[in-house]
Amino acid sequence: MPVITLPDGSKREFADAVSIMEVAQDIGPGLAKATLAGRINGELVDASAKITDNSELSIITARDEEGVDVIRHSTAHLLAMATQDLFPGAQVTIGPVIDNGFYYDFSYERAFNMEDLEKIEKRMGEMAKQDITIEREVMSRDEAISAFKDLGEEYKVEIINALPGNEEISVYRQGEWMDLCRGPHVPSTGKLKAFKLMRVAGAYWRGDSNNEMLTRIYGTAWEDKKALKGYLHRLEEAEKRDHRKLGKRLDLFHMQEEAPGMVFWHPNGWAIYTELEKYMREQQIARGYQEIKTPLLVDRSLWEKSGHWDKFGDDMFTTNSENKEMAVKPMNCPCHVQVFNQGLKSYRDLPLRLAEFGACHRNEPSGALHGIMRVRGFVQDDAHIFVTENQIQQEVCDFIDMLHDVYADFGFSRENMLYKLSTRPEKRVGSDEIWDKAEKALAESMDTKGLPWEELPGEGAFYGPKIEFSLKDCIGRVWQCGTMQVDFSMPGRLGAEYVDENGERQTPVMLHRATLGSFERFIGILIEHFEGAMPTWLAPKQVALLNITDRQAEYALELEEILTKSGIRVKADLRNEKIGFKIREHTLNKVPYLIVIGDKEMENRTVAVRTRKGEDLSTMSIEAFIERLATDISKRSRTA
RNA sequence: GCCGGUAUAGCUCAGUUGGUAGAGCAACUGACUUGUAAUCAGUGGGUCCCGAGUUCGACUCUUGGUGCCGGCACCA
Repeated sequence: MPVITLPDGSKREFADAVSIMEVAQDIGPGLAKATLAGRINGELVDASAKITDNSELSIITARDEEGVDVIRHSTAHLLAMATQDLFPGAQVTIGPVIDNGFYYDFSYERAFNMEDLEKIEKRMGEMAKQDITIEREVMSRDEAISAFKDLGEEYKVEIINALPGNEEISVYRQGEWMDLCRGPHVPSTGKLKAFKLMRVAGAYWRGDSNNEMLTRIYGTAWEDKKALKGYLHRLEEAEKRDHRKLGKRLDLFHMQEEAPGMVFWHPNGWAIYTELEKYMREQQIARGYQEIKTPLLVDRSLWEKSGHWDKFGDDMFTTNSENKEMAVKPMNCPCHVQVFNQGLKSYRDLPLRLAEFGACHRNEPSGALHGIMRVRGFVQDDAHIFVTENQIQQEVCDFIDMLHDVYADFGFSRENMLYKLSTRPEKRVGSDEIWDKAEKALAESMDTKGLPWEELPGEGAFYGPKIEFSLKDCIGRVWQCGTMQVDFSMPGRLGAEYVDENGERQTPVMLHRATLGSFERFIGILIEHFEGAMPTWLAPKQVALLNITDRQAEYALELEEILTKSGIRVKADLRNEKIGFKIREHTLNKVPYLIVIGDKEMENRTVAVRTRKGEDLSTMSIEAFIERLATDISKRSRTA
């Protein structure tokens, strides 16, 4: 006689064990129709699951986020069923739910292409219409292994063998087809009404590039057609923010075949870059950093000493000069240690903060390149802080504060950011005590700031743990920007020392840190974040002066000179075009302020101000406009 | 690097079942002197990514590269 408590607190009593679907039917036929799955005492299960004892039940429909996930997971099964129907011999591997959809990896004699996808999607539609019942069945390990062996599903057999011994093994059947799966799934394929196969891609079995490459089919699935359409629309909108498109349209930069992964900055893009650099320089000086500059090309021997040659030699660009093998620096740290090593340092010099806008080159795999986000030549806003072990935590805290202040100036709040702590890998240098201390320093620093961080166990560098600060691009891809890394190894390898309070020589700990990460990536993120409409202080052109007729040309040029002398990036547009044409063009170019100059303004020595958002700020004196701009610029983007 | 896709005018793209290409915008020239998101007319512009092959003939077919795009792997 189970008593079932629903989320609203109401109770229902049944004479015998009932399924979730039966409870839903008892409540009403509308709910029964919408039921996809349920949660019994917190556990997510199929709608067919039986309730035998007094339980708390929540019925899951497409209105619940997890309901949509169930739809996505079932759609992945539908994809696998349709694919195996059309391509006999294709083996299934794994097919999980991801953001906005799902994927399924197949092993087949050839890779699938877009034409195949169309056929598969069509077949999926037909199978959904047939409203095939989906049933769960629990099997013993041996039964499952023999069942999948019979089907020729070698990968599934491998998966089953890898499952922990105590795990219940369930399969889901729809018609003749079945798949190993924990579930839950929708009651029948008719519940899958809004899906689309998006793309094919190669993916390695078990994510290991030594393994066979499988064909991965990505799809999206939603509770209804409207939601699907909405998603596709959002994707289209997001693509308009793509920094590669905007970079071209706003004439910020270009890349070309002769220099893959390297940026040619145009005047507009370089204006953003230099402004950003100026800003970071101010921020660092205000926080006790000293700026330095070190060579791009360094002899092989230094990279051997630092350990980079062994570990990353293949990814370094090299060149020869008079029998010397040189490498273009892939990072700045060894050079910074050289600066530290000049002259004997005292504990009184620590913490010593050396910063460099350091140009680095890494021969990244061709497939990794992506616009200006992942490049082969880039400039880090790098710094190395030489500290004693006891100074680590304070420096980490100070850095986190700086990073948040800086990011806030671009309008990024903690909600926009992802925090990760990578901890000790198996192969590492340094004692466990010092790793404990460093990991604790990093973790406690983030806890002190109340940051929601995630641990990546074993992902740290061999020389120490690190924090990664990441931002997302317009379609949700995550890019690491800032970083804080503790290094116990390199100072010792490169002979860095200081004299402590007792006159003894000690090896300092080195903190590697970057705030923006690289200018290239950060500008890419900024372009997408602002959809090209950079805040006034960063805008390549801040003001456009638009005369209405040739009569005001002289006044426009005079204004251009006055504003330029005030440090404003301004350009007069004296072309013989209608004012509407000029306004349209400069608005599309995202110039923050457009000044219209007609006879009236010229006579009164005023300016008529319009913003790129289309706001009319009406007419004001030249001084009033300059003051307004100064205010806007000084606010940076916190209020933009 | 791996899998799939893709490369045509400055940009966005169409096109040729193999007979060397076209639109819109941009550029240039001229007219118009204009009041808050596109004035009109005319002109010029292409090694159809690169190399090799098949063919009477290749932008198109085959093949080998390269870049780019989407993933995977990588990301000191």
